Order: sequence, then C-alpha cells, then structure tokens
Amino acid sequence: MLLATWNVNSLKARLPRVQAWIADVQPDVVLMQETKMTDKAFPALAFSEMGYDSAHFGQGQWNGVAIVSKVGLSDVQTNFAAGEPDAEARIITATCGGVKVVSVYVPNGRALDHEHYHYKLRWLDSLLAHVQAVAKPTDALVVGGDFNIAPSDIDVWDTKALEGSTHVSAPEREKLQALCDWGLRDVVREQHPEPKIYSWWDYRNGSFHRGWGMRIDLMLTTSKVADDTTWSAIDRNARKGEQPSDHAPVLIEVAT
DNA sequence: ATGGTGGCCCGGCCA
Repeated sequence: MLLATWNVNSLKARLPRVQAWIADVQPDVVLMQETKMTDKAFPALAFSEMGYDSAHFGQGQWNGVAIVSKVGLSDVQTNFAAGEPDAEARIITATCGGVKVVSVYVPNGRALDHEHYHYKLRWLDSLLAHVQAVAKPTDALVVGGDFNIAPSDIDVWDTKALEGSTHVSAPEREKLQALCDWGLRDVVREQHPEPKIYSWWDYRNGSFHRGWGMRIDLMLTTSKVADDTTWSAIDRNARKGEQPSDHAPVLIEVAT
C-alpha cells in the first residue's frame, strides 16, 4: 500500500500536476493540504475517473484538506473529533484499506510573537486529542500532512538563518514530540538519517535550486504501520517544472 | 533571507 501526503498549494491551480503525478506514481492513498477551495468546487469527478474515491473538507480561499483513495474510503470525519471544532478547514480523517488516515494542515504560526503562533500551539494540542479520540497506539494509523514544523535541525538548510522564527522553535517541536510520545513515529526520518531531505522550498530567491529547504511535510505512523513500512521517499522531482507546488509529495510503502 | 514568487482574487494578505 503506497500512501502519500502533498501540500498542493491550490488544487485548482495544481490539478493538472496532481493528476499527472497520480497517473505516474499510482499511489493508493493521497493526503492533500491547501486545496484552497469549497467542497462544491472540489474536483471529485477528476479523481473518480482515475479510480479514486475522495473526501474533502474545504472552506474556500484558504486551507482545505482532502483524502483520495483507490483502496476504499469510509468513516469520514471532518474537523477535530474531540474538543472545540477548529474555525478553519485543516483536518480530515477517514479509513482507507484498513488504515485510519488523517490529513492535516497545521497552522503556519507566522512569527513567534504573533497570535497565530499561539493558535498553532493550541492546534497541536487539539491534534493530539484528536488522535487519541480516533485511534489507539496499537492501531494502524497514519497522520500525514504539512506540519509546518521541522522536527530537528537536520531538517532545515540553515539553522542560523532560522533562529528565532517559527517551524524550528522548541515549543512547537515539543508538541510534535508529544504526538510521538503517544505512539506516532517519523518513519521517513527513521529510514533516511541523511541530511538535506526537504519537502518544502520557498518560491522566492531561487530557494529550490540553492537547496534552501525544510522537511516540514511528515508521515507520522503508529508502529503497526511503521514496522511494515518497506520504503519511503520525498519526490523532489514534483517540485520541478511548470507550475509546481512549493511542497513535494512524501511517500511511504507499507506491506499488506 | 524577511522577499527577487506565487497562491487567493484584483489590492493586499498569506505562505
């Protein structure tokens, strides 16, 4: 079972690239973020024509998350399953091929002294509560998406350039660690200890070509999935060419 | 390295 996560940065703008990528890679499940569209505008037909079921939680201009699957899609839950619902469309959960999957778009945070950063930290608390509500650590669970957190310094191109900014601060990394303490594992990092594996590069400054990236798109899995993961990768080729997203897809292959 | 891009939708916000 091949599962992917991809922040597409507008599914309207990216649909040709997304369709071409799916046709090429043939993933079983794709978790998407930043679709930036309403549920009504979501191109479910484009996916069903390719053999995929889909579920979308959108709000319009910003955010928006989706799950597409060719191994079944049921038990769809939009928003948090516990506590106060988020005002924004950032999380959707479903069961695909016997695996509980969650597509998440964690708030960016903007700056450490910004209110949005506190929203980010609260959101990560809610994510832990959500995970605890929908699964047990012994279940087969994948929480994938744009976490807007680089788990450690090896996940950024230059730690000095990022001092004092979001994505690398201790409080948000501790929230990520809390998810791992519950039972989630960063399976891509486990399989790839090497540096310079990034999933996002700013559109500005020629960042992609200069290698100025961060690994902020993660596939966190419980051990039931991690122990059966035979292969994983970040498809940086998808960051190249015409009208790319600023994020690359992250993939894991799980033996079934 | 604090914007030289690219989304949103059409002036400025957001990433």
